[in-house]
Amino acid sequence: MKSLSSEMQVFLEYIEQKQLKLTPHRELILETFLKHEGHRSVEDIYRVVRESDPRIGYTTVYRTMKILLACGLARAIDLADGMTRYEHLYNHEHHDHMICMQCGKSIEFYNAEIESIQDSASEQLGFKVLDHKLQIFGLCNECRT
Amino acid sequence: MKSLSSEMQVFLEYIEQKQLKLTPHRELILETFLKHEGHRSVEDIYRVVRESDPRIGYTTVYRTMKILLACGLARAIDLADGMTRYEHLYNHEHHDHMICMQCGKSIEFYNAEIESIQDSASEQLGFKVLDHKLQIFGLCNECRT
DNA sequence: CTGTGTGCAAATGGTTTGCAAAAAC
DNA sequence: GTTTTTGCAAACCATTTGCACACAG
Repeated sequence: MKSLSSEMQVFLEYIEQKQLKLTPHRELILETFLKHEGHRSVEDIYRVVRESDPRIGYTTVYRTMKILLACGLARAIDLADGMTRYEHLYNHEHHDHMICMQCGKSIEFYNAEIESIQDSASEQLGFKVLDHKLQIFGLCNECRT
Repeated sequence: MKSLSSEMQVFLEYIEQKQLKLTPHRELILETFLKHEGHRSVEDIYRVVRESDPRIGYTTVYRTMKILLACGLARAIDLADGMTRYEHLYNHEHHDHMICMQCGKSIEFYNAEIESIQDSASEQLGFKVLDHKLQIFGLCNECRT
């Protein structure tokens, strides 16, 4: 028997809690999203999903991505290119982004020290940290010359 | 004689370099922007500017804010409320934002340690840091119960 | 004059919504 | 049969752009 991925379990739980249904469309969008790493726009996802089922509409992708955000499977990121992009969140290490201002490439990185200092600095100000986004803008290895 | 603010000097320099002109409209928008602290949307600025000169159009505010961004007098921030907001950059301490997910309030903070670790961590990855944005999402003192 | 700046209205483009038909249960 | 989901088209809304006019050198 085939075992469900833990992401799918999270999804099913959320869907039940919210009294939503697991439809083939939602399932396909989730699978497609999980299958690809990186920073993907709604249009990216829409294009790939369409290869499996051309009857799926743009709107459904938008609506499903909202569900994935709400249940913690996706994270919205803004790479300053005019549209919201999504990346996996659940079961993935938290990380931040360095964005090259010349070529537009974005590099993921993680630094435990930064994370812990953020938490303690916020606590000192009475702020309870739930999430954060750090974007570092500059020039990547190839572009800095 | 009245001395120019250093911000105005930066503006004049940039304007000359780009062969633009110092028009009354641009000057008024800059003054208005400088006069108010905080995170202000184009509409905020437009409303205030209109009190001094109702003939100024929305478009001009947009176009002038672009100039202010380009010459380093303003910084664009995204407080996730659907529109771009601007705050002073020149002659102001760099800072980051904590955004309360309940009441929407944003708190500015600065932590030197975070700054320096960001730089060194990025350097290690061959990335030249030019700017960064850090947003911490959570609950502020009042909202955390 | 010549060229830049400006206001208005219209266009743009990512995202959301209204609604009737389709699918799920 | 009742309720949720979906696709399409239209609406939205912040921002940008086209264009004719205003204004400065």
